[in-house]
Amino acid sequence: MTIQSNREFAALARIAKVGNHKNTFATSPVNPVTNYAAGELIFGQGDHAGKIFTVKGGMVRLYHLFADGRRQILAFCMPGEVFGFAAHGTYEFFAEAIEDSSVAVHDVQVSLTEVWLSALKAHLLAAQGQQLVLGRQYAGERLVSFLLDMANRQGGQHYVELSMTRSDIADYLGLTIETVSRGLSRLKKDGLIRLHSARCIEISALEALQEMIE
Amino acid sequence: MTIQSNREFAALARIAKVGNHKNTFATSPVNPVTNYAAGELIFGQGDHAGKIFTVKGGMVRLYHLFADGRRQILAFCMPGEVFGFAAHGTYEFFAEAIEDSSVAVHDVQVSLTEVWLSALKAHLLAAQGQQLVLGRQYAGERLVSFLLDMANRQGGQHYVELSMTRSDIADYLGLTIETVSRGLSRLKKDGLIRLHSARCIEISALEALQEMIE
DNA sequence: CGGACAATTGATTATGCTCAATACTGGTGG
DNA sequence: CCACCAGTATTGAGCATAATCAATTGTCCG
Repeated sequence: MTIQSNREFAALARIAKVGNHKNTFATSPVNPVTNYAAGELIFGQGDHAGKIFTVKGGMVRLYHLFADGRRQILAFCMPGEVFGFAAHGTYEFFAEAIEDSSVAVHDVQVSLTEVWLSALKAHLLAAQGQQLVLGRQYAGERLVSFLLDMANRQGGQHYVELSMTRSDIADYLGLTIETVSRGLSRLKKDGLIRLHSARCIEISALEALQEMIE
Repeated sequence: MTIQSNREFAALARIAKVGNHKNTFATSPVNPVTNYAAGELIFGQGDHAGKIFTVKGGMVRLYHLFADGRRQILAFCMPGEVFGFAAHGTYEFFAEAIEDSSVAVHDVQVSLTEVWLSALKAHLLAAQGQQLVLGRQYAGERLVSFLLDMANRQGGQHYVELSMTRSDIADYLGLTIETVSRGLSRLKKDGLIRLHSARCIEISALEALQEMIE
C-alpha cells in the first residue's frame, strides 16, 4: 500500500481505530452519556468520588499534579476503557478530555459489582505495565513501548494517530518534551518509523521495534 | 525514649508491625495457609493464574523479570495485603517470600466477588502511586517516599525495619544499589534518619522528610 | 497574513549509572 | 571463642543519559 498524503494517512489511522474496543462493557442504555470538548475537565484531583466512567469516543488523560507543578500522566483512556476508581473517598488525579470525547457515567453505588472486576484488573495491569516502563527502561525504550501500545490499542499495527501533545507523552513516560522529540527523530533517522506529521506516525519496522523492548 | 542497642531497636520495630493489618479481609478459616521460607517462590512469571493470596505474616515481593535480566519489583506485600490478581490467564510476575512468611490461599473461581474489589482498588492505588514515584521523582525523593511508606505500613512512624536488601529496594525504585546506599548515607549525614544497622532505620525528622515529597 | 502554540534541534549541565575498591555483617567450622 | 568466608553494603572516580537552557522552525487558526 502506498500512501500519498498526510490527509489520507490520518484517515487510515482513524479507520483502524474503529471496532477495536476490547474492553467494552455491557452498560445499560440508561446510563447517561456526557460530551466533553477538547481540554475540558471531567473531574479533578481531590473531588469527591462517586462515579465510574466509560469512554465512548475520543480520549481522556488521567494525571496527578504535584505541589511544585510537576505532572505525571497515569493513563490515556480510549474507547471502551473504564476510569474513575477510587480507593478512598476522593479522586487522586484529574481526568480531562484530550480531544472532543463522549463518556458514559455510572453510579458507583449501584454498579459496584462483578462486571467491574475485569475493568479494575485491566486498569491494574496497565498500571503495573507502566511501572516496568518507568522503572527499568531507557528513554528510547519507553518511547517504543508507548508507540507500540498506542498502535495496538488503535487496532492497526502500522499506523498511529496521536491525539496528545509531546508534553502529554513526556508526562506519561517520565521524560521531557525534548527527549521525546529527539527519540522520535532518532527512530525516524534509523528508518524504524515515518513521521507523516508530528501526530501521524507510520511504523515501518514493527518487528525491530518489538525487539527493542523484548 | 532512648534506645541502647540495635537488638532493642529491632525488637521495637517488630512490635510496631503488629496489629496494623489495615486491609485484613474476613477470609473463612477454611482457606489453607501455606508457609514459605525466605527466598522461596510462591508463583512464577508465566504460571497459570488461579489463586489469590493474602499475606498473613512475613513479606512477599512481586517482581517482573525482563529478557535481558533487568528486574523491576512491582510491590512489597505485607500482612493483610492481597496479591495474585491476573487480568489474563497467567501471572505477569514472580511472587517470592522475602523473609519466612505465611500466606492464605483463596480459590479465585469461587471467591471473585465484591470483597475483592477493595483489595483490587488498594492494589491499583499503590501501583498508580508508584507510577508517580518512578515517573516524576528524583532518586532522593524516591527513597524518602519508600521509607515513609514502609514506616507507615509498619504502624510506627519513627522506626522502620527493612527485611529486603538494597538490591530489592533499588529494583523497586528504579535505581541502583549504589544510588540507594548513597541516598541513605546522605539522609543520615543531614540528620534526617539514623541507621542503627543497615536494615534498622530510625526516622529522626519525620516532618522534614514529608516536606521533601510534598 | 500574523500570532500563538507546538515541535524540533543544538549546547551545556547534572543526575544517576558503571566500574572498582573497601568495609561491614552474620553464619559456619575449626 | 575466634577466624574465616560469602553475601551485603558503602564509598569513590569517571562516564553516559537525559534534563535544562536557548534558539529556530513548523503548524494550526482566526
